[in-house]
Amino acid sequence: MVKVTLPDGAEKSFLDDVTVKEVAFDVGEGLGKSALAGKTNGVLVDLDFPIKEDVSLSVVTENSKEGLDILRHSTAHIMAMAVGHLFPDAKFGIGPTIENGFYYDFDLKEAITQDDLARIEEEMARIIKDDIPVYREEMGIADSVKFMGEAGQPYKVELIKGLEENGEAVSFYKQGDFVDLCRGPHVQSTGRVKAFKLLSIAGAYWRGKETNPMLQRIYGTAFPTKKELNKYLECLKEAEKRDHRKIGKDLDLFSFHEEGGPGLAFWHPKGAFIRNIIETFWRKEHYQRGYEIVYSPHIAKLDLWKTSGHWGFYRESMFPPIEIDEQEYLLKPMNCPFAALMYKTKLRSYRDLPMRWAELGTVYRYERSGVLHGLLRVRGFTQDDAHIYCTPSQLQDEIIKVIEFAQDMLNAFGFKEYEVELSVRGKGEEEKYIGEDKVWEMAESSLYNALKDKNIDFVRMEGEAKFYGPAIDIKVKDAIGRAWQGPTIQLDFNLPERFGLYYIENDGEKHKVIMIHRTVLGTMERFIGCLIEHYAGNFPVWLAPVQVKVLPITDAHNDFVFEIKERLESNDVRVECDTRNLKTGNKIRDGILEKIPYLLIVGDKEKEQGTVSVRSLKDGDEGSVGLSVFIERIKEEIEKKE
RNA sequence: GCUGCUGUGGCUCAGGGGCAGAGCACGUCCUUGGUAAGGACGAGGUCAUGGGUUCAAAUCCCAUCAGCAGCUCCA
Repeated sequence: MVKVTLPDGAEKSFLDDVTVKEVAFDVGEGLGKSALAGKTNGVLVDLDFPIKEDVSLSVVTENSKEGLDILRHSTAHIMAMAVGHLFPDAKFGIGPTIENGFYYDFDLKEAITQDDLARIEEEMARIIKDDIPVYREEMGIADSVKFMGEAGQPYKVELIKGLEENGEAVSFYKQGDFVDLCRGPHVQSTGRVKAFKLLSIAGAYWRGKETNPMLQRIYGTAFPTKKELNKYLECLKEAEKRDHRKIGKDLDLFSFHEEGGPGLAFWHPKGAFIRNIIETFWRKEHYQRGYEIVYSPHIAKLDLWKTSGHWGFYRESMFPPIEIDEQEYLLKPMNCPFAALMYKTKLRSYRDLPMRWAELGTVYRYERSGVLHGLLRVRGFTQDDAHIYCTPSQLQDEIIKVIEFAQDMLNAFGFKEYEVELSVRGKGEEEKYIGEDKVWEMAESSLYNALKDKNIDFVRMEGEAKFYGPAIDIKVKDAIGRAWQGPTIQLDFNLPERFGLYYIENDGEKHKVIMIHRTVLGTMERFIGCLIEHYAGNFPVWLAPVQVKVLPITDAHNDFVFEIKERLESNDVRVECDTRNLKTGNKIRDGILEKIPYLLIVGDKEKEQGTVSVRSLKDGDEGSVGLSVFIERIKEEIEKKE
């Protein structure tokens, strides 16, 4: 007999070799039917896993994250099987689950097309309809290598060889004529998959290495029911509508030009207006928090970049030199060397520190062509940069202040979700980094303590530190869940060294200054790109380039409309009028499509009573109110940044 | 940079070796209207660029440029 402990603490006894599935059915018919796998003592196992000793068991159903992953992983196998049928020479790579689905990589002679996806889906549907049983098998490493070698699967052979040190046997899952190396668990038969969809095709390097061959990757997803699948596909469509590139065009915010060059953004008046509001807010916040604002040039002599180390370490990301008067100049990819030069113009005392110099600095980087993406990855951008010079004893406090600042900024723009990473040195590769061990340890623990102090969840990224210092990075997500680095706090041991940046301590001695690079938004381009997707273009009133549009019912009300416009403008409200010769419904529709927060409709009634009929983007028709009442309301909203 | 796909009026897109299309937007006129599209007429395109095949190329082929998806990269 074996004793099985269930998640609710209940204990049940069964005959030896009882399977997970049998236990699940014993607990309840419903659980048995929705079961996909089990978890014995925390390890995922198949439904037909025989229980041989006392265990704690939880039944994994398709409604849990783990269950969904199993379902998707099995769907990936079905897809691979289908691809194998349609392309008999296919060599299989890997096929894992990912956040919202799965993929599988194939090495094929011919390129897969969109039409092929439909064919593959059909074949998958057939495999599912045939309800082919799925079996697990274990095999020794040597036999596995031989088996996959004979099957003409070099990638699998490579994978198995990589597993060698972990044990003597590897597991395979077999369904009909398809066998795949896999840890499992899997569904018991292919018919268990009820709703799937293949989404896209892309290239992907084998094992993610640029020097490896490029395989063809097919992305897909699966859900327990058709309804959930459709809901997900609907969400994808909705997310597409939030795409900042589309909204930027629709709302006339910015553009890119073939004639201008890839990755170079042109800000139209309305986009520039939003940017200007953000920059004004940014300046005010900086002055309030003890920063001073500086400006520096866009280009500088090549020698400066040799001194800073950029020419050595960063050259391939820089635009090539420009020759002027037999001197070579470079467009700046970063602002820091300029901050260093300015620091050096005076002898600094510990009494001067901390010094916080902020700069909206426009930089240019030669990003590889394939990585450009709307405003989110560009070649010319403006960092909301700052360089803080401080003493070691001030470091901790300064980091905490920057974290608070970044959080306040993200909050001001309604970003509630973001990921925080602490990038530190990799173990055993200390020589890759500049600076003494002692200093690194102090710096890493300062960043760590600051995050702890602010009670922030973060992921520790070993080996992700820059060569010149550790960092805290904050990542914001776009409409379809891709994470983009925004605010960053980087400690720098390199520039103070290279430029000889020091201060006089109270002992009268020179000490090396600590330099912090930081941004609290990231860059104007990326931040506003994310902001557009975050609000789906429906900007809160304080950010909306046009806050109010006044619509006359007929042109007999135009005078009243202009009067209202003046009243609003004298109260610093940004307002436009729509006196076009169109019906009211038509003008309202256009106003909504322009995502204007407030439309004020005025006709005879309003003119007589001195009121406006308010239609908000958020709540629709709100009825008439006195003009001064409306003005107070919108002023308050702007003030509160709602 | 790599793999695949795409490029037709301001926008969204159809067409696919034989005279360049639609809707929206734009202009003029009619219409003076009450909370998401009133009507008529009109103007607007060397079909991304360069080369090739062909009697004939927007259409087929090659290259280049730009964009999209993903990979890689991201001081």
